[in-house]
Amino acid sequence: MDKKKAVQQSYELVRDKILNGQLLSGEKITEEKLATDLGFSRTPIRDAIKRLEYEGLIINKKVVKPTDKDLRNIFQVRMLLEGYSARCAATYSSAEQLATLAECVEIGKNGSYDEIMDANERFHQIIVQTSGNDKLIDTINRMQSIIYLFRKTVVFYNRPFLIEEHEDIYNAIRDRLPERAEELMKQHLEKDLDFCLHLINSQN
Amino acid sequence: MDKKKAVQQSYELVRDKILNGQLLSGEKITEEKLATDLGFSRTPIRDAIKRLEYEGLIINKKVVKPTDKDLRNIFQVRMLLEGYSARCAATYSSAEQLATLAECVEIGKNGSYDEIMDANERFHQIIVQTSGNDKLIDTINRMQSIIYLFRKTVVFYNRPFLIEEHEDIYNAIRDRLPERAEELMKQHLEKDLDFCLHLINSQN
DNA sequence: AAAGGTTAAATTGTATACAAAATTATCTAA
DNA sequence: TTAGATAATTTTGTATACAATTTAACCTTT
Repeated sequence: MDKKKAVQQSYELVRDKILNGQLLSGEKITEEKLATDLGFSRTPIRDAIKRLEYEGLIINKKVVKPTDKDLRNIFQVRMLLEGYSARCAATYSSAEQLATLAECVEIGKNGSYDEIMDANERFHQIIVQTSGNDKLIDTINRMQSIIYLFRKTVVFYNRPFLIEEHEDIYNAIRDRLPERAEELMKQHLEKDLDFCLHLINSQN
Repeated sequence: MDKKKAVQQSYELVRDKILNGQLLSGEKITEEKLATDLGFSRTPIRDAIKRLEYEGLIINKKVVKPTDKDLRNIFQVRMLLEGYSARCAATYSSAEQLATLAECVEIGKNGSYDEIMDANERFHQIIVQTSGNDKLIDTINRMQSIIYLFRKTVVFYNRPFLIEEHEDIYNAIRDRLPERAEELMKQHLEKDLDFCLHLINSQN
């Protein structure tokens, strides 16, 4: 296997620094500093920053600090796209996809912190995949980094009923109830949003 | 006013070359060639290409050639996001926004080719704006270039009922009928899609 | 002639130097 | 002191050189 190129490495390193809090919200990024930090030249760093700007993690040279409004906006888009995806899942999903969803729900009940984090992400990922719509998948993926920031809090603070909701969604999909699957997914995301907003606002 | 930077110029030049057919679907792009063509160095050209890749106009160094499936996918996302936007418009839109929408419909009836093109684009643009959701607006804008490619054919071949549909949507918004506005917008986009697909497939 | 391998050419990736622009600090006049 | 101008510094934008990689061309060998 060939080793990753500098752009890719830079991208991943900077992204991770942001996601795990080594680079704080509002902190200003300079190409030169990152370059010497990571041991690359400015060229690949610039590309990486462009990509992060595109994903919304960096906004004019500053690490993003999402406002309540941003959060609501992101979740609104998710509700529309993932709601539709859930409907698709209830209509199209294969036996294999169903099995994997069931597995994610199961891990959610008994897994370790990291396993749960992972399973929850996969649960949503699989449902989005069943839409079979690359543009839709792409749009969600681009919001993924920011979403990740919040999924972490939701799991860490152990939001009540999260797994139960996943299970309900899974059941609707398995039972081929498109309308219900969509509705449940939307409600589920709405609750995630409320939980995040509540947490954020009680911390400051 | 300060003159645009090389990246911005390159971006616009290359994009326009693609949109007006100077660069054909499937044609392969090389940085060096574009650089000497446009009289810049490779550096800004690379950035411009990256941006066009993000927008989906270039896919691994080739000018994109959207398939039927791509077209369906884009329109599906638009139906979800613009449908929701129409609902918002029917709920929130200001008197000024309503007036501008009415104006777009009017131009659609009597304007010149270029005016109609412009008015149709603005019609959709305004409705999307009323959502007040930056993420949503952003997502649509990123698909704008590809959408443009098709809007051109729709107007050029003078799709029947296009203006009437805009008017119906406008009326629903003005009369504050969110459900209806959403439904009409979705139907409208569905018809645009069918028209595009029909044209494309009858040409090849 | 076809499969495979080797060399050559084209293209992209990265580093670096310098120019342009933006930012910050410093100074001066009111 | 402070508003505004000017200089110093930092940071970004662009060009260019060279390295790495990919792609194309050209031989062999069967």
